[in-house]
Amino acid sequence: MLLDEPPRERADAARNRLKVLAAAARLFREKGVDGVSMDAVAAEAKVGKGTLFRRFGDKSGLAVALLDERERELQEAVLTGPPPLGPGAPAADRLGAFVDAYLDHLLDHLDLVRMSETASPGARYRIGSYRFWCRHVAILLTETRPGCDAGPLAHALLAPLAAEHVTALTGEYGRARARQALRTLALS
Amino acid sequence: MLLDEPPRERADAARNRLKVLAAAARLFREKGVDGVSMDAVAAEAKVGKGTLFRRFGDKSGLAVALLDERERELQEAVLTGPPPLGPGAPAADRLGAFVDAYLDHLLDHLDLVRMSETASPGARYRIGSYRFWCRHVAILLTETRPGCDAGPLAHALLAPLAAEHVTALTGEYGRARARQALRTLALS
DNA sequence: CCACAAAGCGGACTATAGTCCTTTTAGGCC
DNA sequence: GGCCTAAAAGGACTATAGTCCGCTTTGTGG
Repeated sequence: MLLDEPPRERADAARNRLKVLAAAARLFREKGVDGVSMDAVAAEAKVGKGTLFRRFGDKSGLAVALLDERERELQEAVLTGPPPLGPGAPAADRLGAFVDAYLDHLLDHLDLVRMSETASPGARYRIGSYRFWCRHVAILLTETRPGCDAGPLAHALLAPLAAEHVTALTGEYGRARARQALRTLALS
Repeated sequence: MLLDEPPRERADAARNRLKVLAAAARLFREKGVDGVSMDAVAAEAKVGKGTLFRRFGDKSGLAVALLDERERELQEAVLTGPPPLGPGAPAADRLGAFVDAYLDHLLDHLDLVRMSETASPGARYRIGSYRFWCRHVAILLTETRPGCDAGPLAHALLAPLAAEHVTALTGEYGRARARQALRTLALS
């Protein structure tokens, strides 16, 4: 049997996708993620609202699309990059490195990630990359805590890395203490 | 110097507060928390929208008011109730008992708590009871993990107890495994 | 009992996410 | 090139949270 090819993206669709991503990036940079409405993005991209929502589903989908490239880099570093983040180091070291690297990424794009996680209820747990991190952490946990129930424990360990929680935590204690607490929790 | 008394609540205000709470409780029971709009609550209570928002601030404030009594009970059990939840037991036992008791409470009112935590961004971290749990957990942590930075660590331990996270966790793994994972994290 | 200031009330108004349906357009086929 | 179908576009429409401000009620002091 043949794999049926995914139907090619139509030319107008591709054009508009790029227009929207460029417009969104520009507006978010200028006015901050929270100060930009979907209407504003559509207007800036010179595209109808329907088009915007058809393509990205909702606000969180737009954020995910904007974060996509950066997130891929991090995923590749984890899968095939140098230790301790990539394979080759002891699991505990990899876990610590993951927390550090994820926090770096998160703190660089805090508002955007928060939008991707909170735009709709439960959004965080449906994002593809969350699933990826979950599996990664679960695999490491089977080594650092043999016999534990790695699936739910991985979820629980990722919970304090949610954008909204990290925002609150760093706001109250600063980045250094927040980072240390998150590492401690993962490694204890 | 005298403590200046807080000005007494006016009769009409008290009447309306009770009408709103009763109406909200009724509607939430009948249609589910997510199926009820603030307009509907105002209409059911026969009160203007302005009154509703003036009194409760926002949707999360209404949820907090409805949860208030139940939450007080739990707080009292922690402060003055019998061990292991209350004082007298070793800190580790109290921490485990707290996780169990909080989960019982949470699972009984999952939708309402989720509304109280997610109606506005950062709502969870502003609720009075969250502050209370945070302090409680921090105090226990200074005993179970001497020398740790208890403040941020307590926050991080509470993160996986957020209603939205527990909803996702129990949905994927069921209550027993979710509970076990949360206990494990707190006690390790 | 009355006047009056302050607290409270209510609903029209705004802002914004997300839906629906009609019209337009791309691009394969003759 | 002209036709035809399915995808895509667009923008009016809905639902809902939250704001604002002129009107009403309370309760207090004369």
